[in-house]
Amino acid sequence: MAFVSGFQRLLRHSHSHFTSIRFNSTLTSPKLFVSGLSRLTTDEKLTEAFSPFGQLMEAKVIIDRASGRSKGFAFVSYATVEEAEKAREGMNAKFLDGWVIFVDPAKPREPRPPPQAESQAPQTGFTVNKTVGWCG
DNA sequence: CCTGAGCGA
Repeated sequence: MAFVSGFQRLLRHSHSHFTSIRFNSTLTSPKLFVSGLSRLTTDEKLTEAFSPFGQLMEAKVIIDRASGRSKGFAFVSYATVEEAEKAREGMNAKFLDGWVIFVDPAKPREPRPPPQAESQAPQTGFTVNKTVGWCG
């Protein structure tokens, strides 16, 4: 059952994945998004599968806190981009616990605020007091 | 218990 679903996913996503690997084989971040996991796959199993490719900084299966079960995807990050590259080449579209997993670059979790906020220092009450002093 | 596109308990 699980194998059939894995193959269906593999066929569905084969276009975008294999073409993106062929034409864009360079990662910009050592963070990887792993999807297609078995719901039984844990951090331990993920670490076992991804540790041969480099120094793991993080290998975390995302757990749904309502059910306490895996959501079926995970985040894996390495010390360097090169290691993440090897892991992606070595683990993408491979079997893990009976499911075909997909390894892609991860998006940044928090949208970064534009760096214009740093240029203007947040002066609060003192600015108002100076202005009042100018009046008197 | 079961589930199958996706981007963080």
